[in-house]
Amino acid sequence: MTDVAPTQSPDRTADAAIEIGLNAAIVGVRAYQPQILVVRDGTDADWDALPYGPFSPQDHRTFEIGLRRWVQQQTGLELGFVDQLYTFGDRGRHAQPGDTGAHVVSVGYLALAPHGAEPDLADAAWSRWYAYLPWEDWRDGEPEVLTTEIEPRLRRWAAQPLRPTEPARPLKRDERLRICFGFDGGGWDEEKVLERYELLYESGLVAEAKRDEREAADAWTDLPALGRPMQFDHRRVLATAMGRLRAKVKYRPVVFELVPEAFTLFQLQMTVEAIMGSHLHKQNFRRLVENAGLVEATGDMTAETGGRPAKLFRFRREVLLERPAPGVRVKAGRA
Amino acid sequence: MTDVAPTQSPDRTADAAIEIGLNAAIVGVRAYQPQILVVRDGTDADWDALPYGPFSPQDHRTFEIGLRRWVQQQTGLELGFVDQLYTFGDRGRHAQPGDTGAHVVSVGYLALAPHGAEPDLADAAWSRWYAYLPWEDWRDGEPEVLTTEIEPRLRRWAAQPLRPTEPARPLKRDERLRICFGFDGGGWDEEKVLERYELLYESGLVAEAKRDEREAADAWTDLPALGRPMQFDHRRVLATAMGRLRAKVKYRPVVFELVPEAFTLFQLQMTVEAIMGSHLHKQNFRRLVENAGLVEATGDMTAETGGRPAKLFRFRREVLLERPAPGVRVKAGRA
DNA sequence: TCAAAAGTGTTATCCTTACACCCATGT
DNA sequence: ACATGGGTGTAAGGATAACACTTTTGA
Repeated sequence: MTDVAPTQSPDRTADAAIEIGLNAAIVGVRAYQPQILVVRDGTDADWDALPYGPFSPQDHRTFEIGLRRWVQQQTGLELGFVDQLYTFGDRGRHAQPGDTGAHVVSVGYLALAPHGAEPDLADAAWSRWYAYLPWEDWRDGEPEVLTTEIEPRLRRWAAQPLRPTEPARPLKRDERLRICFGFDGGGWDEEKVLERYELLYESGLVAEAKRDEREAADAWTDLPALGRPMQFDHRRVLATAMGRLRAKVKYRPVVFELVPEAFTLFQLQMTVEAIMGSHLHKQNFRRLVENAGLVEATGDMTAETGGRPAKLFRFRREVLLERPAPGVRVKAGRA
Repeated sequence: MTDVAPTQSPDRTADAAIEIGLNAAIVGVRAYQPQILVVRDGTDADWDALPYGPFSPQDHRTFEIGLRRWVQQQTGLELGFVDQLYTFGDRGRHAQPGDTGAHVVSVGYLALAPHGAEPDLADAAWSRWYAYLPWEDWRDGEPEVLTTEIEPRLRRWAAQPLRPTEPARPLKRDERLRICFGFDGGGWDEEKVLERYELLYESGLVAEAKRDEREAADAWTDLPALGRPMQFDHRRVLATAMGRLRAKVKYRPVVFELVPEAFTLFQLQMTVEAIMGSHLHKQNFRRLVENAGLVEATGDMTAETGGRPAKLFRFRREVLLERPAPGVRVKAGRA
């Protein structure tokens, strides 16, 4: 075991250049549409990219401090909640035609921009996150792209024989479709965003699969417009971020960073719906957040929402001391 | 924004050596005691270390493949469930007296060793994980170390004024104690393993804090034996792994990797209790796993458990297709 | 006979889900 | 008048937690 002894220098890392970068999926909500901060620099077929920053250990003590710093410096945004998502180290994830083979490890982060915050930057801008993953927005019913494009193509893919190079999996293709996309009465789980994206990638239905010259891509289907693609594996990072945020909303009071200081319950509900991508039962939502102790009335009212004037509420901080995992425990899917 | 444009080479990473390593918290259960695979190489005051392997991009396509490979080669263990935990990049985390300042980023993993698997290796061995985090085992009631050592010292720490260099936090020290350790009727949340370890580190009560020469350490208290320390930040990785596994058990059928192919419900329960560190209500546990559809009777019986012979069960794979998040949804804390 | 573990049955309570219905405002 | 959102009440059903009690084995 001398080879894995921790005091040994891991010298095998020296024979290839390794770079470490930070990728941030910065999320805000404007007009009840979740937005993601993207960079458009005109290269790479105009595909958008997530903000990318180098990690420089001598400047910043931790990843998170470094991330907050460069986001602040480059965009003026003061981030709220920040959460490490995943570290992506796949060989060739930054591979480009004619590349030298330098290997980049990137640490993906989810970050929330406080309500109302605007980036002051020319080539970075908010962009609707459902533009990249349109099958995730069920607020106007089942997304059309799912029934017209995704379902028939995925069913064809499931009917195809496995490629010989394909690794053995515990589940068959059609079982995976049932679990991830809810085909055949499987039910839609709004948290499985990453699993869905990866299945679309694996089946070659997503533009990035063709770009990466995967065996499956384009061999058996022409590519429809399944969401706007992104550079590198940034759409995978975005999918990870969306899944994580949807899960987190249920047991941490993170929504309140995406909402003004004072809000009506309906505004709060629409913000949650924007994130979850589905509608919630109004009365149950109100009871839920109220007797979970998440909010308290400010005493003020507002008439700006149309209809009867509404009470304004604020986040009730004391809930952090009262419950181990305070959050909006919604079961998505109601109307 | 040119500085953060993704197509630019992140050249600021070049001016310090960066190494990437993989750290694995490999968990098995023997005789209803969770075990962790540790390396003892005699250096560094005989502190144990987690198995550590270099990441070599040209040998392995992904982190996980690389991890499985070197664990297999070095220990003969064929890992089951593998989950990325967190990427630790703190400056100085590998700092040693007289160090050159090389910076190591380590990607921490949780891995499960299938039931019965034994490492065939001289200087790596199973070691009880509660030896490192003894306050996490409530199976014999509240751990003594909590009442005799931890609680009084943490209360003294909470009463001390904040150090001037300390960053502002949303919660006061005594509020954090209530949340993490359940003081003053806060209740014990078995998933907050990492939060508890980090609080002990921050308050200087853990040997690693003194080693790292934190300001707080030893300035106001002498160190008791608060669990066995580990090299580098490996105990933090272990705490992360324990918290993650405790959470995961509830919504993924991971326990079944730690249990023989056929098992009695009581054996399953004791395995879950070993992980959660607390006792469960027997009848409710049985009903829970049975009508969650997690198990099915094999038809056989065993008399080896003492007492009345018990039915043997096996994991019911079909549950993966039936429920979005199948797991042992226990609420810990019952007797 | 007793201890230990396997099982069965029941009850009270809470939470979720789903309906039904009324209130206040702007157009 | 009516559309829109605000707000209250309640009833059915299911899941959970906590008890009590019987059965079958080995020592």
